[in-house]
Amino acid sequence: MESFRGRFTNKIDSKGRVSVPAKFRAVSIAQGMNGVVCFPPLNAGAFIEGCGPAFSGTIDQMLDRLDPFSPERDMLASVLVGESAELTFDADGRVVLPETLRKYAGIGDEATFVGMGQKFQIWEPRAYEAYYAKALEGAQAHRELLRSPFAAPQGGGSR
Amino acid sequence: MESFRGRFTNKIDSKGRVSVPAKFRAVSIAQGMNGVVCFPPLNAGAFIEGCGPAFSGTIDQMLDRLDPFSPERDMLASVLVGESAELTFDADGRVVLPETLRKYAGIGDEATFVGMGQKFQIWEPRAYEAYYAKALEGAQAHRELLRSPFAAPQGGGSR
DNA sequence: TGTATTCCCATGTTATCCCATGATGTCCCG
DNA sequence: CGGGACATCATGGGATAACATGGGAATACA
Repeated sequence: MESFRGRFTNKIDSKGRVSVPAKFRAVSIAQGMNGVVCFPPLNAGAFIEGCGPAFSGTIDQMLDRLDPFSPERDMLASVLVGESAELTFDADGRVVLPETLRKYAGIGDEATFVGMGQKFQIWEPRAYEAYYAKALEGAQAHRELLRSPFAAPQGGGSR
Repeated sequence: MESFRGRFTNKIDSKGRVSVPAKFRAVSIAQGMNGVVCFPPLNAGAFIEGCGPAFSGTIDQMLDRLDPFSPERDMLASVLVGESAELTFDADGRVVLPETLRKYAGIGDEATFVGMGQKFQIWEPRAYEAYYAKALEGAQAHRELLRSPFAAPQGGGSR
């Protein structure tokens, strides 16, 4: 298993703990980390982004390409690093979502994990339901963005 | 843990001591230093910059690339070296922020540590809150600075 | 000798670890 | 094909350790 796939809704207990879906855990562990990294989204939206060490490293790499004292790097780092958290699995595969992220996403006592490949998202269940309806429409509308990697140089898809 | 990550607000006691977040301590110690380096920011803004020995070395390296007697190098060194301080952890992981830096950042009896990767920042809590609101907008606006390392040469990210 | 800094210890809070339980899904064997 | 044993997984609670924080004593400095 190499990428985060599927949708799972788990409960958050009184201590703020939530089980990371076993299949998601397996991905992060396979990448060499006994936990996940969570951070706020860059596009407007009330949810949490999460990933394993692979994508987390990609983010660091992208930030490191910017000048260390540039205002743009500082702003991006404030969001992607300053508001992020490295969450370690306990013996039962649970993590504690930081208060700030939970509040931002409007998450109460349930969290919906949605696999997105190299990363995943964590939503308040009803909020995700609402979002998904729009996402489905949007996905269909933008299906032409998925160009075949095997397409001839000029004429992209069919139509 | 290899980089400064997350946001933590700690109190400053009557003696000027403040706990460096345990996770930040771990980073600096892992880099081989029982303390942190602090210095004024180059960006406009009322805060303190801090780092471990790794990034401190990077700064020296960047300065060494400039002509040793150029006025530009002197000016940069005045800020980054002259006004910097090496703060050692006490037995409980606390440091004393220099008066000059604290005043410059308008820090009273609370300090917010913000992880930024190889460096971190120290803010007056409310000042950071105000800054973060702008940083979030700025980060979203400059999202395109984070190009996927796998993007096709021409059409980079989304739009 | 007075002031400021560092060292050491005490305390409450928070987070982490450890074990128990129930439900679900999977596998094996009849 | 059906049933039962087993493993995996999510969830809950209690015990333990880590951490931030405050105060006092000892030490360095001017």
